[in-house]
Amino acid sequence: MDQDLIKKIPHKTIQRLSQYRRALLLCFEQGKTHIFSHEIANLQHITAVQVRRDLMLIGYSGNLRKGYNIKDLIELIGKIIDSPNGQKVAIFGMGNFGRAISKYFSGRRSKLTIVAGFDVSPDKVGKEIVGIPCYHMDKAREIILQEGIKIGIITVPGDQAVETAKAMVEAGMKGILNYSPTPVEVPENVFLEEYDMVTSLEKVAFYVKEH
Amino acid sequence: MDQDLIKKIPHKTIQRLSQYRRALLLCFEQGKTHIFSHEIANLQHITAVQVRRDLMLIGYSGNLRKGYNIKDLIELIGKIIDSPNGQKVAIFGMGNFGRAISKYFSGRRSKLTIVAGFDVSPDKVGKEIVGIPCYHMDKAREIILQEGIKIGIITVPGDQAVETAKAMVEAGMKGILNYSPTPVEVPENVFLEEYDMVTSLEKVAFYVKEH
DNA sequence: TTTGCCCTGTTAATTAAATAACAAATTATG
DNA sequence: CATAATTTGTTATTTAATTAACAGGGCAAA
Repeated sequence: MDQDLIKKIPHKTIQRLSQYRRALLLCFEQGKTHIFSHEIANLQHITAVQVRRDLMLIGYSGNLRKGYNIKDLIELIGKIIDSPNGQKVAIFGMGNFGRAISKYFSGRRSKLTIVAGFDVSPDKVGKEIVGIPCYHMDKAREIILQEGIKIGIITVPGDQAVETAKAMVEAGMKGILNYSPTPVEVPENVFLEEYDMVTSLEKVAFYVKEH
Repeated sequence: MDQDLIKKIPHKTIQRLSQYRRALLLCFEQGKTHIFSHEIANLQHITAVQVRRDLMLIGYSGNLRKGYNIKDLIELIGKIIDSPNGQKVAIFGMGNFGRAISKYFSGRRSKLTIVAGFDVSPDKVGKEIVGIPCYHMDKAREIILQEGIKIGIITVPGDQAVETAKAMVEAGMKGILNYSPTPVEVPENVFLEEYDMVTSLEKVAFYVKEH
């Protein structure tokens, strides 16, 4: 598929494609071969129109009577969002949060592999946590360069987030997912996604209050 | 402040108000009394215009020369997003993820208090985890009604999310934050927010791949 | 006093995203 | 064969959110 077209796919569509794929994988495992847009929609909180629009953007055509070929669609989504040889990921902060993420990914066949964890606590450094080797934060630069890790997840406490992000950028990382409550700065060429659980919970609380 | 006006505040603004407040609390602790919109903006990934627009929506007026009064602004944001008597929150699934959230909230003076955790694992039920009593999932309905809990966070594995959400709704919960990878269904009068770490990571990976 | 600067507050314009609308295609059915 | 029922693919419309533009106020310095 044309690279220029891929770049024009909206952020939200990219994220939905990832969701579609997971739902499709489940269907595929159940032996289903084809699926309609409204079936995909029903598996998520999405409308059938939205699904068809997203699939139009990636240039996939379904069968008018049978719907979409699940196997083909999974493959196409993979071609768009995955890297051919996979990508390595590192986690910064192996507390409960870091371990939760590691655990979630371990054993999952995926193009994304968590290959290293970093922490400062002596009872974690040097050990394997959920099958992932845990190194001291001081070793981060070395390991990142050595392994060619380009993606990192920040799960350190808020007061360490800024320095952690700085170190990550300096070691050449190109994508950062920041789960700490503190916003971090990155250069323009580094993709940053921040998610703060507290503000999200406060939002929920607000709308509960308002009925 | 007028209730009708509050309801018209965009979702994104609500979330930003929560962010502003946290940043403002830090400034306040440092002894600062006033702050300019561009200063607030610099603490987050937000523009000064956005800040002023958000504050306009909540009807707060700053001083032309000194900027915004930090104390007053913190109070006003509190009036909008907090409930006067606070709100209780329960966590469903006390694995690493559930514990991470509990730990994060414990000790934080806030109008949101996590008062109960639910799990099925015998080595968690009956114990206190980070100061939060952990009950068996079967007790959920009872505890929720007894304590009047209206907000719940789902951190159970994906295959249990749907039934968990169902139980939460049946027990009268009005707000659900679903961190499991499986979308759940709720009635219209229940506010639902879903966040999936895997799709977010895949999005980051996608944009890293595309430089 | 007057000029210039740097704020706020608000309206206008732009962009991004979701929704609606509908033509075209295909199969089943009478 | 014609009609009805579905479903896809695409364009048009609407809505939501962000960004730009700018009027107006107040202080400082000349």
